[in-house]
Amino acid sequence: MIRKHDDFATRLLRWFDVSGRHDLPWQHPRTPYRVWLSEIMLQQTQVKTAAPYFERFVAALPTLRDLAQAPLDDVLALWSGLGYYARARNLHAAAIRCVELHGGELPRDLDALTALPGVGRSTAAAIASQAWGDRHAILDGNVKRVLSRYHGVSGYPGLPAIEKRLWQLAEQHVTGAPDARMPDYTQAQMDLGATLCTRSDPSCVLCPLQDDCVARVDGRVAELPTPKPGKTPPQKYAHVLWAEDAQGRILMLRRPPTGIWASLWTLPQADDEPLARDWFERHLSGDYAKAEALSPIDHAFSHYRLQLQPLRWHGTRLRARIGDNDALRWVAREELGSLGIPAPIRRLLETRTET
DNA sequence: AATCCGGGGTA
DNA sequence: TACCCAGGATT
Repeated sequence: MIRKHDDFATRLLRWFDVSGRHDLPWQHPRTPYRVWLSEIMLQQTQVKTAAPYFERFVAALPTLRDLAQAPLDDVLALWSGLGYYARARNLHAAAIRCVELHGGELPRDLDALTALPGVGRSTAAAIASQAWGDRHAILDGNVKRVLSRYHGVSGYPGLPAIEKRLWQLAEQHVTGAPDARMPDYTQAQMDLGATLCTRSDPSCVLCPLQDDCVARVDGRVAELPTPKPGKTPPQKYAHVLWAEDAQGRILMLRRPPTGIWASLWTLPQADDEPLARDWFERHLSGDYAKAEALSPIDHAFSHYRLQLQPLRWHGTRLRARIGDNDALRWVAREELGSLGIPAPIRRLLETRTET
């Protein structure tokens, strides 16, 4: 096969050496544990957002064994505000499994890595290639975007047929990377997609692949990758009960381990106002009618929108037969920081903290 | 293979 | 507001 240029990997690495990101927190030192943690945090999350969480997390739990031994609540508290909390629960479960099955280390084997909860094909490949320099192709959002453009692949990359084609191309390109440079090759693909081959307004004139990028040559850069087909998510409503006792402590509820905001601490929630009253009457003593209705909170999930109407009371007490327990407890304001709390609920509680 | 699931930041 | 970001799990 005759090539007009050096191959994909060679050009990409030459660009990376000059213009790649070499000072990300998880690169110094680049240990398997830190690489793994960073890959999980970076799932569906941008570097800028994840970086401060990463630093805080490794400071609190420096090793995989520390993570395995930590209570889940501590892990969720470190994750609080980062979103996609199943990642934190999977991370914790995976650490425990590594202690049980792999001597407290991450396994250097793609199938064993993929078997860990929260680790799929691309994440396993990213870990193995960066932590040990093993030769594996990755296919994250960045690589999908780069390859869609470079090869002119039309169709939403989330579709199985398109994704299969992109995996084929990724596997093809990875053969061109030098043995000693697998960690850099993996990082280089992500850097190219994140800093240069961006979704909107990419810097094609600086791109090492511009000469034979199909999208560039055909003037289709703005149309690729094909965007996700749109759909209007349903709007849902709920009331949240913000009850405080005489000491100003807040009644918090631990959500079940599955579903939205799994295992996180939130305010008690009811699907409508009569159910909110019902919950209040069953659990609290006080005057329901004294509720202060605060301004509603709008929160968007990927598959529906949720509007929360907060109702607030002061000086309430739990009914005697309910009592404090594992899933329902009074929380002092100073304790809020140590609990895993969804971002909109935390914002609600902290912006109204002085009233 | 198709479908489901889910927080937050940004343009 | 629409969109999507270093995807994975379930069916």
